[in-house]
Amino acid sequence: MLELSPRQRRYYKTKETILQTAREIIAEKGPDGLSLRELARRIDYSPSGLYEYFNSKEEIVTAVCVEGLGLLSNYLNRVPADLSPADRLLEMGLAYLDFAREHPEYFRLIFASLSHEQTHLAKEAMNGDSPYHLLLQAVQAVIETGEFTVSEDFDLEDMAFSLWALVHGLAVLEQTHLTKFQQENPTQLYRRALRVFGEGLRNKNFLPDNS
Amino acid sequence: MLELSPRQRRYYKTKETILQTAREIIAEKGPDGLSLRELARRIDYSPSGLYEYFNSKEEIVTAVCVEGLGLLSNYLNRVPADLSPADRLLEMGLAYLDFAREHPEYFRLIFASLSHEQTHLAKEAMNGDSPYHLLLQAVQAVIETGEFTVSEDFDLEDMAFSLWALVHGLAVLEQTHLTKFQQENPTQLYRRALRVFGEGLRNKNFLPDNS
DNA sequence: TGTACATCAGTGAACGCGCGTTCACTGATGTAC
DNA sequence: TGTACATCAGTGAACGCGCGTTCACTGATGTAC
Repeated sequence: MLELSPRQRRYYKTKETILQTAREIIAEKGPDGLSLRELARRIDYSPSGLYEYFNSKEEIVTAVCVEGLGLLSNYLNRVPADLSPADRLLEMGLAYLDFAREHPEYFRLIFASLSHEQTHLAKEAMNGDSPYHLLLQAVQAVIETGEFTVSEDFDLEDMAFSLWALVHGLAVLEQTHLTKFQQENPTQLYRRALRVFGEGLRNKNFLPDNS
Repeated sequence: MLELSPRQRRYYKTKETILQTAREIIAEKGPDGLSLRELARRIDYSPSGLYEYFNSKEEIVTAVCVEGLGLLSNYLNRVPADLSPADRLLEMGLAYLDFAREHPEYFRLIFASLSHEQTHLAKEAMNGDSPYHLLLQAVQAVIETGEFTVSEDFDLEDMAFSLWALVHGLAVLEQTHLTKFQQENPTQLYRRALRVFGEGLRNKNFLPDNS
């Protein structure tokens, strides 16, 4: 357990405040709406003061992004381990949707970053203990139960990608201001959509492709 | 057939050039990366010249957006009408994905706009002869075949939204620079993912929700 | 066909703005003896 | 405990930049007679 001097404590606290405020602005105006000068204004700093803590705007954005990926992993890991693999996978999908709803700023930022050509962040998102890795493991566990089968045509990664896409699409549509999602609690819809997909996977005899 | 004077022809042609260039910039730098000054630079105009054709930047963006929605409708309408309703729905999903791949600038802009609070564009996207309407009709046709059933728990609109979400998620993930999509032709994956979902819908006996 | 005039398409300079970053600085906090 | 000095956290002014929009203007195109 390392001891922090009061000065260090203050330092990390301010750093945290900066990131937190960055998140707020991103939540309001989107990833492109973040500006250092506004950030400084909100925490009553001069713009140059921020450079005591970060070397550039990009560094702040990257820090928020990495935080976000970590939090997403937390959401996914929070799903109880004692569920059946299939139920676990379903709950992980719902956790993803919770994350997107409760932290739209992280959600949008992560995907804005992945869409840019900054490959290093994309790699961070896809490797090691990343959210995508957790998904792959959960899908693998489901396949090992034998209830669903993979083939050359639709392998583990295809299955993971399809599920990711379904859940991601639901998350994006929820954030779009469409009437459908304004009123009702969408969790029931999500549950059913995921279950429909699961039922489809259970059926091993896909019609042959007619293309 | 209305006759256009040379002057009018020139006028509409320039207007078209402006919109086309706006699309190019959006394709390169995203919706927020569009600037009138750069647009003017590219077509060798002074920035003020653009105001002969549009009253504001927003008007240009809106025009591009509406164009995009129209083109998306075209893509969906291009699907042959003589297919079985289920196949037609599947092909419409693939058409949506084609649209996203072939016109990422329209695709991104439309959804950026829907995410903003500009309700009037959202309504434009959801009403009348809109893409969403075409989807609803196709789903309705499938339901009428009796091969799939809707219930109070999962009605026509839920089914349409789920399918939209799946296809939209696939489109978004494809545009994210993830390795999976870099190499292979993703259409096969899309076909199978949609078929999986379709198989799930065919199965009318969902497990009861355990929530 | 020619002339007089109106409309039009496009220019160039200027407006006020907010931005990211740099730099010399100052007063407060911490350290050594 | 007090003093001398070093480090640190934050300031304020300035840099150069690109932006959307306005406005008075000009030369070219079209129209009327």
